[in-house]
Amino acid sequence: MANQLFVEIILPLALPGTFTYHISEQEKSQLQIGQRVSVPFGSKKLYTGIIHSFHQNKPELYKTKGIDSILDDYPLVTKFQIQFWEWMADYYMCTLGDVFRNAFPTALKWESETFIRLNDAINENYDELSEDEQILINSLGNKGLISINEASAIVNQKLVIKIVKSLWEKGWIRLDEVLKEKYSPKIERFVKVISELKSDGKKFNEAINSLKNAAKQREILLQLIVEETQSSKPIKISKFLKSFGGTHAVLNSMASKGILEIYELNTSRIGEIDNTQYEISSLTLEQEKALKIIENDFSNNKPVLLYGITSSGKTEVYIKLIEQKLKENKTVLFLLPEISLTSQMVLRIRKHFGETVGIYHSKFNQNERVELWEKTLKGDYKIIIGARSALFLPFQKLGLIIVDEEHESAYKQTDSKPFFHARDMALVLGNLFKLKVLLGSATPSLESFYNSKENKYGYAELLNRFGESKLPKIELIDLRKAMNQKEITGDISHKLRDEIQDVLNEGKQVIIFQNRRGFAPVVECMSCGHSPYCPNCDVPLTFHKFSNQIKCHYCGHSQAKPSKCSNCQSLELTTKGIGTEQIELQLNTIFPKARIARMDVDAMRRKNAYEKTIEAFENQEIDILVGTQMLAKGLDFSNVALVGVVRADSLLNFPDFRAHEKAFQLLTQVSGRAGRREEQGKVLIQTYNPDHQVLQNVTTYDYLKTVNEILYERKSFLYPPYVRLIQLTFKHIKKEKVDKVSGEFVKLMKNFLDEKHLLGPEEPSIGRIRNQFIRKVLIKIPENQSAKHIKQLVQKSLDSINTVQVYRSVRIDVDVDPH
DNA sequence: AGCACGCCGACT
DNA sequence: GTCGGCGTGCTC
Repeated sequence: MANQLFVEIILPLALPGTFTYHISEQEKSQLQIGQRVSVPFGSKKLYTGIIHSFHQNKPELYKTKGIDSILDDYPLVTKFQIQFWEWMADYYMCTLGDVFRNAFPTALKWESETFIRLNDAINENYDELSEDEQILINSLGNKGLISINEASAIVNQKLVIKIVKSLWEKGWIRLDEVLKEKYSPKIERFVKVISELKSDGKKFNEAINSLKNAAKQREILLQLIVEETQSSKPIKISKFLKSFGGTHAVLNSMASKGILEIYELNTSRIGEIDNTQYEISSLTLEQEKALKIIENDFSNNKPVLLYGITSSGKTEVYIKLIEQKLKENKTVLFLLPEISLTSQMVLRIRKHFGETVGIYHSKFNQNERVELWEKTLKGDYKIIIGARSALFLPFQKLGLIIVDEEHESAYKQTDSKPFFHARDMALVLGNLFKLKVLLGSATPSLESFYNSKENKYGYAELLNRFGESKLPKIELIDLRKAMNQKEITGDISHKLRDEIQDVLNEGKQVIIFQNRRGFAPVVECMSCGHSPYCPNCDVPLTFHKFSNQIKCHYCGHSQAKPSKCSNCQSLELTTKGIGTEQIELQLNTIFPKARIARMDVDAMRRKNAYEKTIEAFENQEIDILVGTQMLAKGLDFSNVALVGVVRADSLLNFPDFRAHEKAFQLLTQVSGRAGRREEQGKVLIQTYNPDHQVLQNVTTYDYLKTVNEILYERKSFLYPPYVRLIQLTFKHIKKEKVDKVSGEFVKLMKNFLDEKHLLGPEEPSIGRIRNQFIRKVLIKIPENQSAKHIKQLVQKSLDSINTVQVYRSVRIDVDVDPH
């Protein structure tokens, strides 16, 4: 008898390794590595897995099961991807299943608990369905929503997945989106002249004649024709009416006469409609030089860091490099932090390269993700622009990865495993598959800067601003002095106030940055000093004046603002500290005539609020925009003459070894929002520490000095890039347990590490979140030891802790290279 | 990670 | 008496 055949399958589970299933000769002939199968696992559950490998070694410790069905007749995952996943699981100390779960689109990972429903608009032919398919469709019609598990009770159990898949592909059913769509595409109304009017002179004359008693309509028609010939951009109704005058009623009446057409568009697709090409101007000498350096280092297989200050023309260099790769018939991945995906840069690249560009957002729904996955697999795109998750697409012939804004912490995944850093993984892909990698930033991360200094990466720079534009002037305002001299009202110094007034008088706009939302961080009793705390977390609740609530920013708990102190019943409650809401209010009092808006997560919760606010600000319907981090990034406003930072100190005093680096980056970025065109903008930073070195360096734009100072600190105190870190987080509802287990872990690790390299267990500044007590342990991998070895020791210690029953319920997260 | 099983407390 | 809390063990 022939040897039995087995496959190793990757399942989306937090369990180590792959899982062994037996297959028949016939199944074997239909299977390839990377192919999708559904398999039974555990009591009754079906999972979607990926074929990892084939072998003939019968496992001795357990009985194998057979596979349920083969979902596709070709692999959806490439061998390169599997290799990459394994590398990641190993590096980030998680399971292959954790990586798979994150790297593969949810809509392609069907499980017993996946819910299906009828598609709303069905125009397919019911009679062409198989009997089983019809049965399933009928019961879906009755029940509306059922799980695949339930479906297996209705139709032939062995075939469920096949039937569901077939119906899905034919468009009869859709998978229920478990994650509710947060994003609804922004629809806008546009207008265009009926095309015959423009091509047919006779028709045109008829139309003009028919409007002889309607002067305004005639005017509008002519103006629209002018605008349409000037640019092929769709004409936004709101914008047109605003600049030209007229009302919706006029347009509607013209539309009903058959002169105009009013239509709607999803604005995220405008770039696709607009087929005017973005042509890059020829490179400046500096750009040429940078390009040469990059090419040279690429040919030596080195990644390159491109340091280019704001408006220095990084985009042009990127485009040149992309063009070169396309000529070699290679594809390109362009990574951006999520927030920048709507930026000018994306639009330009999209315009320059047209249809061959695919864009990958976290806002895309599951169907769109599947589409992008499949198109990438087929090689339909030459360029993919995306956020960190785009790293996982099944690329064909990838030749270059560009990581723009490489210093952004948004590249680090922090919400679910694997806790990877997309910039680092881009470099890993580069290394594994011999790709070129370019990192770009106006404020490179210390790691990247250090690596280029150490010659691990190449280094190119763009230090001149494009055209005439000047860097904004940055000044510090000493808050202590302002306080002493009574030159401050609330939190706005008179200097800042006066400058805002000047800018408003000139009809320019202002951005005010305050890195804390809400009205005031703390409500405090004036007689006993007590503050209300979150019942689930160890943080004081933040007061939100607008809703008159106190909220927890960690777990979302909210309650009405108490009228008296819960401790001493005193009615005298006060608020301390400042948030965006309060700044907004203060500005309203100082500038009663100014139009002021606020941009933070609270104000942006409403649908499309973000887009609306941005647009209103762009259209200069807002004079002063107050906000948090949110408005520091990726936005270009041409009319902003002044940026104010209410209090820089909170940025500097963060309990985090990256605080100074981040403060410099953030303030530099915020400053970049001021005066991006011909006029020089101004930035005013209020602070209690005007002598702080980081703030001083911000005013002089001295990136290199800052970096060298911070590198010195990092070296002295043993932090990256001089050592690598592993952070362990222990969580449990019982304090004694986290203490016990984290203490036990440290005890074990003390056998291998001295106290300089093993910190904790420590209670973090917020010691409890969502009712879970938290302890942290930080491991600094000694320079003379391999990271791999230390990770093995960590794993060994964790395994040994896991052998003790009562310890197992403590949740332990391992974060390699924490941020 | 799920999920089942099994053991204890607090409810109709 | 049962519902449901979570500790424990197992999954190819």
